[in-house]
Amino acid sequence: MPTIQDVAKRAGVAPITVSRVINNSGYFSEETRERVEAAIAELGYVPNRLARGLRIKQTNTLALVLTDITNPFFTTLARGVEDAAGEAGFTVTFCNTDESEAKEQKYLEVFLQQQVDGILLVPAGSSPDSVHTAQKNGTPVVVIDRRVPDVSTDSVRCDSEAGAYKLVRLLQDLGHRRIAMLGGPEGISTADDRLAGYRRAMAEIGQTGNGDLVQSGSFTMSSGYEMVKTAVAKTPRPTAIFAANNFLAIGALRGLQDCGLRVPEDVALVGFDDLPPALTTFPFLTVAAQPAYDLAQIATKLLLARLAGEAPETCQEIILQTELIIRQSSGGSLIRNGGCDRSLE
Amino acid sequence: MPTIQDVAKRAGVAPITVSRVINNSGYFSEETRERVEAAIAELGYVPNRLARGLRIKQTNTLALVLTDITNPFFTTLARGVEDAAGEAGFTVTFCNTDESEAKEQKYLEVFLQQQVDGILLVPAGSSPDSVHTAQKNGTPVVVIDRRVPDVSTDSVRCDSEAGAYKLVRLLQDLGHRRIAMLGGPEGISTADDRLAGYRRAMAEIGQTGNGDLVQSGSFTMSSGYEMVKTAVAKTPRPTAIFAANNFLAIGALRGLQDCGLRVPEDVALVGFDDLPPALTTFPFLTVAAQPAYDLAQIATKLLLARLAGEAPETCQEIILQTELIIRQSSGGSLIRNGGCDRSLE
DNA sequence: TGTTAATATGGTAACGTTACCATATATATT
DNA sequence: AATATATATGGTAACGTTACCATATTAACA
Repeated sequence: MPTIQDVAKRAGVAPITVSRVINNSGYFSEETRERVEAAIAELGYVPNRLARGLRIKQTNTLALVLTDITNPFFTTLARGVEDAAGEAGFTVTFCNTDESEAKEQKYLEVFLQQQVDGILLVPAGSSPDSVHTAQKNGTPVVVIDRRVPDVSTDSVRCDSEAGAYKLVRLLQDLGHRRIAMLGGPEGISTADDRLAGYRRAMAEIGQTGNGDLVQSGSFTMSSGYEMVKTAVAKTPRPTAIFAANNFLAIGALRGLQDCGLRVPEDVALVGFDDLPPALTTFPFLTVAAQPAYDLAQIATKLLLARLAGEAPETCQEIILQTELIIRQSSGGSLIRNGGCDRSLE
Repeated sequence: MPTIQDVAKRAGVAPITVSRVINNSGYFSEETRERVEAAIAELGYVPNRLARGLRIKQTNTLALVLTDITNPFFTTLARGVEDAAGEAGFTVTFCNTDESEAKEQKYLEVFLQQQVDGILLVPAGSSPDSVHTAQKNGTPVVVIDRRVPDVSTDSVRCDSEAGAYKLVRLLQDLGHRRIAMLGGPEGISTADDRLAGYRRAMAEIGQTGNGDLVQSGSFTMSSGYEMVKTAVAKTPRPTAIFAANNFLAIGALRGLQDCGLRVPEDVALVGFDDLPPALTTFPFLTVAAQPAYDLAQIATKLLLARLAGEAPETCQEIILQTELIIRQSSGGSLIRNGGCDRSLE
């Protein structure tokens, strides 16, 4: 492969002059530019970003660490990150941690070795280790979607507590009193916050000890399936179910079907995280929807601003609100757009 | 940040010895390993992969170029690629081309500059330029999902023609004769092949010139929405619709609902590409499903084998079959698992 | 006209690694 | 005892770029 030296020789200039033309920096004449560009084209020269990065200590690369890109919330997030990064001339490297802190640490180490300029992190657990590791390395981190305790870092997320509260209040307004909670993993802030929102709403109707109504599992369809079966086996049966994320909700839906229970006639069901309209044959689930794409764009732009030294000194903590989307699955008379949700994007 | 020199000094050895310990290559004593590892830990040393890559001409990085990661087919693909790559110690950088060959070229250039070891490419168009560019650079490419004419390259995809043929034959077996085709962009092999499969099936029932039944658009929900409206405005109205991908099918579903047409009672509908069970509240669409995850794993392993010099000299062309999944939307008496599709994965 | 500033270009070294060769000791083989 | 081999370690240069400083020419200004 030709190097900048080869181009320089061919164009009859010094390597540094070729560098100037490529990066459009410093001074060079129009004639020199043409000769250099001709040489580049003739040789099929491709600048080596490793060498460049080694020298200038910047790679124009961001790392995106998330738990599972197949979750449409994270898919949309990834798209938002890549769009914002690409626009700024940055490239995105990603990985799936599957909620494993060990995997997270391993990948993080690799990304630091690769000298990524910044990291967008959806933390797998509640340990601040990953953030500390990156910060010790001098690599800026923006934590997305989840809180991490005991670290000062930029972070962008939704208000899960308020979103959960709104959903449960909706169910209560529809007359439900026995509302079961299918929660996510303890220690994950989104799971904890949604549980807190549930508890706050339940406390308001005088149910403070709702122990037998609350379960926690993992953010998976099978977990939702299992938990919902346990939930509806209780006597008296809950009249409504709150699933703490999209996968849990779909698992719950399957579980209820298997038990011969109709939604919402026999049991009402609400979930967290919407499915993108492009994926839903029938919009049906009442949910608290998080603006995943916006969240990603905001987080990425914050990170890029940080890299450019344009962000405020202090850590930014940006919290977006969820949108309550009422469809059929919650039942009752509050149905607004269930089944008629035909937005094309 | 400490370098290998600093570690060497601290451990009282030469840099090259530290390198040996880190990479577990060559000879070194147990005692040396301990001293080096201690020094690494004390200094918080992080090896610089840019320098390493520059020297050994390998980055353990793959590029994944696809059109839109929000399409669940590509989401699953991305997951499969990352799983296979991660297992082999490779990292994945990705981008969305949005079916633009210009974007594709631009990203490809950047990835080559970054010295990625290999490229997994879902080509945005029918131009072989991207593949040629990479090959001229000496970077192996595996083309996924789509054919590219006039290049010899590894490629892994599904048999779109056969899948489309199966779907249309199904509709015919259900008694349909006027079957409208909502196609993808001309020049994209999957779109062309699905159209070809449609035509082959239609020819078999004596309909060779099915001009007014065929439309082509883009692989988007809005395109499906528009095209289906045009399709059902024809007289006599088609009794069945074949949408060439998942987004088109969902757009078509919305369009039919807006026209007051019921699926499948008034119009039957079939699509290409399934939605993952974790995303579908109601499995409803009859589809030809592509094994996206397997496809990705096969493609990535082929690429890694190629990098390791373990792949056969000649270009590999691997073609998987689609699975016909019959649900409610196709109507008729052949319903096998519509609405009762409760697989948990 | 002399001085300053903008323009244009290049030489040398450095970024942090590892390949290659060299050296030295310890062990095994004939 | 002489030779070959395995083990252990290091010196030097190179990977391909750009920062820094230096130099030379031209244009602008007082």
